[in-house]
Amino acid sequence: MSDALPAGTPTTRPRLLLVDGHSMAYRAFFALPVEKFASSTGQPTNAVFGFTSMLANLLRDEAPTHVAVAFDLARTTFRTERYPEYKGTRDASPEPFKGQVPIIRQLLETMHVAVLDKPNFEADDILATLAAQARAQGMEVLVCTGDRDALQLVNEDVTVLYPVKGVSELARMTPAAVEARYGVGPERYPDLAALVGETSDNLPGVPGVGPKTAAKWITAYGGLEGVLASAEQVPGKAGESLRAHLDQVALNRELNRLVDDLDLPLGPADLAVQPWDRPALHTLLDELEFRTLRDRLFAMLPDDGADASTQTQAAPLDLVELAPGGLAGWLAARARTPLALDVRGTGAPAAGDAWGVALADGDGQAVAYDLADITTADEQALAAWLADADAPKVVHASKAAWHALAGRGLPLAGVTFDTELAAYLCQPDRRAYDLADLAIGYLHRELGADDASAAQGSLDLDLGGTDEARRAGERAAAVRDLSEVLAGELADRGAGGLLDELELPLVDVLARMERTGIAIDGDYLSGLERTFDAAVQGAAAEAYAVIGREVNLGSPKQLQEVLFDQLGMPRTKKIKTGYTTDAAALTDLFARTQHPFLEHLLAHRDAIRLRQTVEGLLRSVGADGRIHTTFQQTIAATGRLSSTDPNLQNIPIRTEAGRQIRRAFVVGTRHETLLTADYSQIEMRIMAHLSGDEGLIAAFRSGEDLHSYVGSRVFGVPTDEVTPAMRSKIKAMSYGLAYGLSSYGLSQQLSVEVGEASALMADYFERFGGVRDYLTGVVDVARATGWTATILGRRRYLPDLTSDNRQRREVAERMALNAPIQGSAADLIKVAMLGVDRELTRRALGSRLLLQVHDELVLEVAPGEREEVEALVREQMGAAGDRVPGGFDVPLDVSVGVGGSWHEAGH
DNA sequence: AAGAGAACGTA
DNA sequence: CGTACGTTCTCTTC
Repeated sequence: MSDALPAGTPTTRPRLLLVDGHSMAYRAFFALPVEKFASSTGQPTNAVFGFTSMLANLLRDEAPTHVAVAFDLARTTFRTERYPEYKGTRDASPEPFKGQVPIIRQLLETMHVAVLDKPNFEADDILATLAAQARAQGMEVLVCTGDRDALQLVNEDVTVLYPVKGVSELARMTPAAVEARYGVGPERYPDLAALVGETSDNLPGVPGVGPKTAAKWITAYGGLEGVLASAEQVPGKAGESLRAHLDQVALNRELNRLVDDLDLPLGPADLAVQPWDRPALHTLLDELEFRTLRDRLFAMLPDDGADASTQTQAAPLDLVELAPGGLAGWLAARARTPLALDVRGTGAPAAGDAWGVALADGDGQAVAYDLADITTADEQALAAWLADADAPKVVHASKAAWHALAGRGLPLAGVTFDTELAAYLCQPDRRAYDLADLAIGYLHRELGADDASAAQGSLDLDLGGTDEARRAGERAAAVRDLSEVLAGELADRGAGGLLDELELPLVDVLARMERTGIAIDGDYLSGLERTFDAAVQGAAAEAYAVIGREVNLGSPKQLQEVLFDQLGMPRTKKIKTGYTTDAAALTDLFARTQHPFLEHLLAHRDAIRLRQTVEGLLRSVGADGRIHTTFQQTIAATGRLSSTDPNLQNIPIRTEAGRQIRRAFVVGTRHETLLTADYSQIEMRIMAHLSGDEGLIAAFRSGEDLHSYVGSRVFGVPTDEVTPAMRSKIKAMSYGLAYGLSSYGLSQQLSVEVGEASALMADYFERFGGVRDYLTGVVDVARATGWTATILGRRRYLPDLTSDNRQRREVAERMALNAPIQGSAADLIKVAMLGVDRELTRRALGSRLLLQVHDELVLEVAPGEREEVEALVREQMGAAGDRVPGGFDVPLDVSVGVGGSWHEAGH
């Protein structure tokens, strides 16, 4: 982009800082007294502290524009393969050092510093590779490492920063400095090291030859090659010694040569210094109890008023202690104004409990109550306010609060803003939305280190003391203030409607679904467990018999030994830890070798998986005989829900044995039947709508079988002559397109030549050109705007679309293809859920929603309501498209099934 | 004890 | 070299 700069703009040369993480962390560990550095939990932190301190100094003093840290992965590398004794004298790392490296990596992650590692190679090889690439791109490079081998990298563009004392004093090793220190230039340094040896690497040198002699020889004979070639002529005792150790010297040189042409996921251009994830960094530094270092770090930032040292102060909180019975009056004085609500308790569905609440108004006043101590009058006032749908409330993670309060018999209604949901709509790719993190990120305000209610509201903090009451009040005040900032952020994104009309109303629906749960036939499920367990035992025994010994069949490592060493099978696809033993690979191996071990192994895998699923479900059955999952509303970046504790969105269905598990999900005793309703081909319908492709839209309007219709157009035959093989190819391709499938990927899936796959895709696009135009267009638009959008305007931000790194860019492109489709489907079913729930309530029916599985709803139907509920569900799911601005161009077909179990209700 | 990686279930 | 998830197990932690 530099050629796009206007003439005369001063350009500074990019400067890349590369750090050998292990080397510097290890130095730091020995430089600082471990007994002086430990958090209150006993976690030693001296290496973390020293490393971070060093990094902070480097960032401040060297002002790099790009930065990366490389780590060794394991002791074994290609060097130890070549020479097992390499680094063999190194002691095991001290106990207190272990565990500090992951913390350092975590810290680097929050600072958005790229971290690299590569199996079989050392960090220095990564640094060498990046240094070479950066130099070729005209960058200046600083390499910070305690490994002298890196001195070979030094040149006019590359300087090594070598620690001389602790980690705070670094020697600048320029070409001149290397020459001055060792008597040879950097390019000859590894020659010298090969002769002298390197104790720390367990590479013996030529006895009697030190750096002085080595430098003299190297200069005299023109490098190590010259020395070796002329070994016969080297005079004296030292010469004799050299001749006796030629092999070792050659080996030393081979081993100390750094690899500078590794394949790395990131190139220098990807390493630009990024703004820190301040909330996460604060959290981490809190955990580590690094107070002064935090100040040092944040003091380095440009003074934009947003860091810890210059945080904006909250208006002082006026925590009011009302007289007993005073709450009703306090609330009445604030009727119809939004109050923030903080609930302390546990938010597990059907097992929640609340023990403290705090309310904050917009003027800096707050009240807090311990629910164990509250007077009856105040509790009644609180209960009435909580349940009043017309009393507006602002909450963080309102579904967890809903469950916690429900556990106390306190219904919650009238939530008009949820800061967690709002933050999710603004930043859907975030992993977590802790209140404390959001307060720092959006308000530049630190809440107590004891953190806010997580999604599950698992904080057990009682309000017995004034400190706790004050903290609760401060959280409520933060929620209140956050809601205003986030409301503005939402408006900027055009997402206010998504919150008000979709996500927020859905909270109540989901909360009731979770609290209701789904009934389980426990006896049947226990029987299944025994069946699957027997299958596990049987398969294991047969597998052991075949190979003549017992191994852990669940250990990929041990399986690799058996398959590739003991049984000598052909290697499978390479993975980080060797060769894959996944089901696809094993099936392929079985097809080739017919080895019975593979058959038993695969059977064992299946059985153990089924047993595991069943056991997990059994553990989750509540006292009421029902399973209460939690639907996560802020996890999936596309807008889907996810399900945890347990996950009920991945209950098996594809195999017969798996389907047995669905028989365990049954209708509850007071209800008549389960009903499932799912959208057919929802994603393809969205593709048709979004692309506006006339052929595809016509396909859906025709009411014919989609894949046969498309197949007839692609293959140029009448619909009724589309063979099952043709149809399944079309089906695979159609769905693949929504994921960014390549012709290679398609060929793999269909087991056909790449040429055939790409011809198939070409024919498809020939007939359905609108789809092709849409797919290319959606990526282009996203690249230009920085985001994708669903039919209801839900955005996903994809900054990597403009990455220089091809792999990252292509990943982002596939996300851009898929996010509008998957996300629009999520929008539609959420609209449908609201419609279904609204109608069930309006008509005062006893039937209720239980589960959502992305394109499917599961309901429990009350006696006598089956027909009405089926019609209502069809109507509401079918009408979800009406909510789309401009209308939805394709009919939404719904198929419905009914039965006593989820299996029977399926179709 | 905690995290990473592998494997695998769903849409 | 196809997106989005959650769970469980093993192995490792220079």
